Amino acid sequence: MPRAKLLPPDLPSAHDAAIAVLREHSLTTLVQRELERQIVSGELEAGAKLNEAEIAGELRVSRGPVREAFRALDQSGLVRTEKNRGVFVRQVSLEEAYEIYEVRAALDGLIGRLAAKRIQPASLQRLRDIVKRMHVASRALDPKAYFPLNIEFHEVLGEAAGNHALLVNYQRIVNELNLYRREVISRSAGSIPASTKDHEAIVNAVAKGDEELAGRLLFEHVISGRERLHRVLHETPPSRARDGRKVTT
Amino acid sequence: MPRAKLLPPDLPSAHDAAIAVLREHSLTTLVQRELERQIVSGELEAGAKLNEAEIAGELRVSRGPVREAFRALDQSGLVRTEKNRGVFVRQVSLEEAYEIYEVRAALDGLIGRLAAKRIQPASLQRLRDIVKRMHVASRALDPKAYFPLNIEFHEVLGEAAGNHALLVNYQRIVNELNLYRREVISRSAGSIPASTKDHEAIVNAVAKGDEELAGRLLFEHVISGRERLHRVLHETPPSRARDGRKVTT
DNA sequence: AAACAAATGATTGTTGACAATCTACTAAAC
DNA sequence: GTTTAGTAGATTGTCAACAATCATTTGTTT
Repeated sequence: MPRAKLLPPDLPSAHDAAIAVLREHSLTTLVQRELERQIVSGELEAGAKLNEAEIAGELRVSRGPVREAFRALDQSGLVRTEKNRGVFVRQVSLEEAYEIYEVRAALDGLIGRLAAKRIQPASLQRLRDIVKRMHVASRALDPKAYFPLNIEFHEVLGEAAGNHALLVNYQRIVNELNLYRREVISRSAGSIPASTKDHEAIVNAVAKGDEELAGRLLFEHVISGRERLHRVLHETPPSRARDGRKVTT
Repeated sequence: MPRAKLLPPDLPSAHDAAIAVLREHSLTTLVQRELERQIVSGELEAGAKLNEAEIAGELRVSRGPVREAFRALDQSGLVRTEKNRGVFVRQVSLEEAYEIYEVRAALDGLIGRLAAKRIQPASLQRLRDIVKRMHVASRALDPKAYFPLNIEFHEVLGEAAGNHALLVNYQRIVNELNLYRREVISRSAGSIPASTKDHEAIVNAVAKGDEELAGRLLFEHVISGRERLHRVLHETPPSRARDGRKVTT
């Protein structure tokens, strides 16, 4: 049956959809999400300069919303801003990554305790499935397959903790860490089996409802991840120097 | 001796200073700081609407920098944005405060462990001084004097942990919590003595370098603070309903 | 040829104007 | 008297132009 044809002529549905999206989201938010996606996915690599006019052109918006999105991304740690020079995808130094790992360990410890207390059967099943797929990727020593599973595992666990404020802070931290880990992930194949064992033990502790154990295992899991990172980097030091974080604006 | 009088005529030094500030900081940053100050200090109370044009007028800037500052404040959790309706000083509900307290407990636990490991004599002395002043305010049951000391105590401890990433996340969390605590702080006089004892025990654990103990004491200190808050609120429930956090932009 | 200086081009910072949306008020209908 | 439609005003969302700053290149001097 034909669509009702009222006062305005029938426009392409793609256009209708775009209008609908704009009713709920500002251009700033859409730009912010898109840039966030590009940064997290690695499309924009660490240190890359973000040109306002260029991005505005590509996304077909003016510079206003782009600048607003920049401020939000800066605050969330994904870019850094240098006055009169521009914004750049943040580069996380080894020292910073080391610090951030500690914060993540604390948050993950809390996630473990809360998840052990509150997790639902459905989430537990998802975790078991993920671990099963991890074993496959582990036997193949395939980092490309393992990495997304790792992300998903901690994502599910974070949601199972049932604390929205915790989840928001956790994801911000993980995003920052991923800025760093991307470049060493390919060299970390050797640590996959150990990591898989960790995940299995964590799921068991959570399933038992052992808050203390789950919290401790997750804390140590993150810390040993940090140590692995540290070791890998000192076997083959990073190719280029990384700048500091000082921002003048 | 007279100042050098070169090409431009001698302008008021206040103006010169303003120029100097602008060389290093963008208007957006200055607006952001000023609004942050007003929100944290309580000059702008929770739920208050922030009118773009009004603020721009008061601070003598155009709406652009104000809007950019809004995006940063939104990301840091101090305001919430509703598309086409405006931005409001964030109201933290009881449920949210409860969640945030858990996150803070985890971060404070880490702060305790790290501070016990790394604290310098100077910082330790500052902590002892603060606790001494706390005892005075405690005997007088004077929340107005105690509150800033409490803030300062945890600030010094946070810095002593020697982890910049941790400190940044911690301060964001504490800022959010203060949005909530302000309205119950006046009713919490009764819990001051217990809180002071906590602080004293924490300083001793840090001084001994007992990481595990310091971490646990700080974790429990925050959790019992949460419980006190909870109890106070249920003796005399909050005066008005608080809205949710859902944001549509 | 190397180093400094000036000028040109590109990019960011800021502003004011216009368009879209919401809010509050008025008036008409039931 | 309450509700609903309509309208006027205020506020936010977006854009394009202007000003200030930075980067690069060109030209000059030693």
